Amino acid sequence: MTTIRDVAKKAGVSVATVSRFLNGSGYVSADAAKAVTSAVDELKYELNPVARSLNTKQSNLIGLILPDITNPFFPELARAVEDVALTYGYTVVLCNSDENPEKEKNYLNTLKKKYIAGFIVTSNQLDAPHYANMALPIVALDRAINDKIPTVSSNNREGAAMGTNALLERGCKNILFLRGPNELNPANERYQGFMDAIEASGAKYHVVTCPFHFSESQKITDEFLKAHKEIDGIFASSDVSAAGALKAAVTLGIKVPEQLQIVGFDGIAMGEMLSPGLSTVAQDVYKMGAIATRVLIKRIENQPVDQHFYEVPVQLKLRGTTKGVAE
Amino acid sequence: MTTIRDVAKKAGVSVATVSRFLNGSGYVSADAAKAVTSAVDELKYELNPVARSLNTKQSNLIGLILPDITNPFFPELARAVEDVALTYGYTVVLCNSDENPEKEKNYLNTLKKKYIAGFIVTSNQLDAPHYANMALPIVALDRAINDKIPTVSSNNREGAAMGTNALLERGCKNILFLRGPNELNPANERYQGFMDAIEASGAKYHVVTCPFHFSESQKITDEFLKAHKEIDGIFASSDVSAAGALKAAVTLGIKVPEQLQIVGFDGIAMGEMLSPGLSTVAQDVYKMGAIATRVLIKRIENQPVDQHFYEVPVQLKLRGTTKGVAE
DNA sequence: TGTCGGTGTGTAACCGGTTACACAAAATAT
DNA sequence: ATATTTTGTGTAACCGGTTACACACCGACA
Repeated sequence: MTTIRDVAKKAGVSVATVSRFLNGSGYVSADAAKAVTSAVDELKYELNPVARSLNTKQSNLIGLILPDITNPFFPELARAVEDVALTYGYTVVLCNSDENPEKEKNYLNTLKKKYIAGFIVTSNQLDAPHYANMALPIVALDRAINDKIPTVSSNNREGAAMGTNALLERGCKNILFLRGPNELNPANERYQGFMDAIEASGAKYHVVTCPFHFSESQKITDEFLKAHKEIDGIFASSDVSAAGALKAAVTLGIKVPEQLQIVGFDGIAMGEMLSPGLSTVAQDVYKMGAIATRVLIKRIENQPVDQHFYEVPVQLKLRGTTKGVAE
Repeated sequence: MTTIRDVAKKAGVSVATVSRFLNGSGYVSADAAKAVTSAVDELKYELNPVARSLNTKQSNLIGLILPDITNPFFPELARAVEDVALTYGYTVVLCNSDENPEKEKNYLNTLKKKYIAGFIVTSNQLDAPHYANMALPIVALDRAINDKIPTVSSNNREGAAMGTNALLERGCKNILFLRGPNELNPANERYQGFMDAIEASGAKYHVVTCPFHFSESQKITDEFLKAHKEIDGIFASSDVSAAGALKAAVTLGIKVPEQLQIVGFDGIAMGEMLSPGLSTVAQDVYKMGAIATRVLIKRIENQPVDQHFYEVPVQLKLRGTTKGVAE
């Protein structure tokens, strides 16, 4: 392995000069620069990032902490983070936290020792002390707004209102809202959005809390639909729940969208694979991940960050579970 | 930050002794051990992994190279890798390669400089020179068997035969096989398995090549079904393709499973969300990832690896797209 | 009693970079 | 012409560990 000393010798300068040239720090004459440049590529020198990390106490690692990559919402996010990180020369460490504070803390500590540059975090624990005391740049994604930590999220409330209105405009008179878990910020915002729209309309509605889990959602919807035949629209706080609702309806022989219209929230790829295709309020997950990563890198590199809170607009995608679109 | 020298001073021994004790290498007396132990926890000393890496030329990083985490097959794999890695004290770096050799090579080099401990790779490029010349432990997943590199994969051929027989046993007389891309090893094995079963049966069949992509599969199936009304069974080489086929059938008004039965391959979570639920040859993706990671870590830690090739059994999951099961 | 092998420990070099500091030459100011 | 900056460079310490090597001590064995 060629070291900086080899390069220095070959170029006839000191290691300090080589280092300064390589980092663009301090003064380096044109002659020295040329000598170093040619020594570097003659020797095919590549800087050792570990040695560098040891004294700069910095690395180009970014930690991505999320509940579970298996949840269909996250792969696209991870992909965006990785893509953007790559273009800036950063490497992504994947951390599945299961929303477990101990696991999160553990990752935080382990990676801090590796001089990780920063974290992108999707968690409900963001107000926990281990985040507050972190001296590292962090950007929060999707959940939990903390005045210390820049956050990127969707326009959940407005999106939920859009989704609800889509049902109302298509004639729904009695809507079931599958509300997400209370602990989740986005779920609460979506609930707000639903309430905004439904109360403005005066339509009848029911709210049922329901985890973002397929079979649970299916079961809950199944029971509810059996007891409430009058329901003609369902707005679910997540696509996975909507898929459960759709399956329940189809299984009960209810015609979608003729008798019952359904709108989900998220815009995950699975939506279009269902029959009929799932109408949904689609988040631009990739964009969220990309923005979060860019903001994080700016923070890491001490560049000014213009905003503290980024809201990415959602988009209504109407497919077969609502009236007026084939498929 | 407390360093090993602080510990040495506190314990009244030399840094060498502390290091030896911490690593369990060389001789350390009981007295010294005790002194170091208490110094360590009085000072809350934590070893600096970067400094260690610099001279051992080893880290506890594992690289996970896969085509695209967005592909529903991979999140569970990534999850398994991460889970197992964590229990052994390793950290996972996520690399989306898009099957692009340049990107792969780039990751390999970048991470090698970081003294990464090893790689788990899903790629078709495994015979490319940049893998052959790697001096690092590698384990291949799902694809490409190379006599140098231990491989973990599913029992694709047998699985495909199982899937095909499931259709035959349920009365299919005219089966469409959606074959996966030629470049993919598993796709070829599945093709073999299909051929094994179909030729033994004497039933009529068609083979159409089709990417593992939803809308493409839907389109191809749609066209094929329009031209071949006699088809009464489809076996797809992936669940995503099967989902496309199902959607095509439903859209054409063909009743599944009454007129047309469908079986997919993979066992991704989406399968049960479809209506009817997708019958499939399920791979134990989590297990594959877990095995691969354990094998890799054994290699990293120079423990003997008993096998060179691991085949994880698949399991037939019958749901609503085949006859005889409700849902 | 002398020698040998196992046990236990410390010193200092080393991993491969960065950078504080000292110093010199050139450019500019007074 | 001298003082002051600015430019340019090298030496050596440092980041925080690991480990080769030298050395000392001990019991055992001939």
